[in-house]
Amino acid sequence: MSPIRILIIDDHAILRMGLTSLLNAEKEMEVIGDASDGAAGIASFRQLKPDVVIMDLMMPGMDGIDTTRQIIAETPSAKILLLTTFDTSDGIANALEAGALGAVMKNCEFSELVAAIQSIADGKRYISEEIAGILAEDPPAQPLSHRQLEILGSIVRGLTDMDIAKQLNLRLDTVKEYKRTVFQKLGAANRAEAVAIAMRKHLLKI
Amino acid sequence: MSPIRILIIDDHAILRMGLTSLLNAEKEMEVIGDASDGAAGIASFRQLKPDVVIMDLMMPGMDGIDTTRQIIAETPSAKILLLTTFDTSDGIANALEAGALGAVMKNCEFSELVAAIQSIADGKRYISEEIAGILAEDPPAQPLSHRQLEILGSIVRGLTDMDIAKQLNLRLDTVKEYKRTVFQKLGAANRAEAVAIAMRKHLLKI
DNA sequence: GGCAAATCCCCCCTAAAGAGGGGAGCAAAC
DNA sequence: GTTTGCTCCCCTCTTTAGGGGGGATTTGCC
Repeated sequence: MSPIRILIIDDHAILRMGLTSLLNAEKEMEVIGDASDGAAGIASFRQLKPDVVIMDLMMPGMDGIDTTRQIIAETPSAKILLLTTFDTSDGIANALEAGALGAVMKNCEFSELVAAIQSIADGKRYISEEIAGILAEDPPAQPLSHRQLEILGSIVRGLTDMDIAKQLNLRLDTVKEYKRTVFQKLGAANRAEAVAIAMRKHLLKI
Repeated sequence: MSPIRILIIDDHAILRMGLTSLLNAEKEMEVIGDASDGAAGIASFRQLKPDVVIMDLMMPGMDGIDTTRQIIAETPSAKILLLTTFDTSDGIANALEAGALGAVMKNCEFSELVAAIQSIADGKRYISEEIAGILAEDPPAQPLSHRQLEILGSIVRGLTDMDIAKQLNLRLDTVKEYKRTVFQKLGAANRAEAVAIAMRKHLLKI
């Protein structure tokens, strides 16, 4: 039986090399390539056609969600396994919606990662218990529109409503209206809590 | 020449195993042990007396700063190398003050990690360029007192000044007074920005 | 001893925030 | 073809926030 051919997309060189070393020691697996960002990962995928992609969520440039979306758009049968440190559901839920087949935490045991890769390679979903717990306990926030994210970003930077209105060429009341919607969607009582939620869930690309 | 004996303290099993595999392939290095948290790391250090400790900063339970402090208190000659994802100076600066000999980012090249380990083993400091840049560009925030951190934590949780006063059994004006000091120390214009800074710099253990 | 810093309290003030109501156009979805 | 969501605007209202001043004690440090 030929080994599972694996592509690793992660911005940490040490993790890529370490994983390559560990996985190549498993005789039914073979790391055939790695990339340090989403764009390079997509190029590698096109060229190598791996059986399984191990994908980090948070990367500079194109993140794991957009990279997953792009790869699935080109190759709907692609088998993508998320490997993430996120402890909130938003990023994970979005990547699974984008078409990832499975997800495990970066702090899992190596044996679980191997099991996840094998499961994914067989075309079966694999969601680790820890991630299932996160998805269950921490329901993802309602999606924010572009304008709402813009308002939220301005709040995080410490701007007042008036500052935001001037910066975005809006009436003060309009800003207040957006703010109300944002607070309601995030379940925040005020801007301080909204900032905490936005940063904890990594809702803003900074 | 006997190899450099290394202890790895990091909560990610995959990184520990991967690093072990990579470093053991270097003939002048040998990973003699690893631990998944600070307490276990200190126990391993006492038993193994490694030449170099590779230490993660952010770990559940005892973090890298406290673990460094403890090891240095027992063994001032201990050689500790920080391996961190932090992009703000506070954690790194505190750990270096606590006695760590060097620091590199987790997204560095493996060759740089090897060079850092060799440098540290020789008793020479090693601060990567990226970390030197962070320390230079992003001066660490003025330290906050226990009470000030308590107030900041309440603000992050979305409490109003009145809520905080009731919760901590203080007068409203007292809370406002603390808040002013906290804002001034953080360089925040208002509570929203204070929350953003606190979370970006990981000032609160949550 | 002085000096800084942390802890706590009181007064004043204005600006900002937050919550409530209302409306309108316009697109995509169903 | 109605509904839903996004965009944008207007009004009123109370509460909160933020900045300024003043004071008090204690602790520890030089």
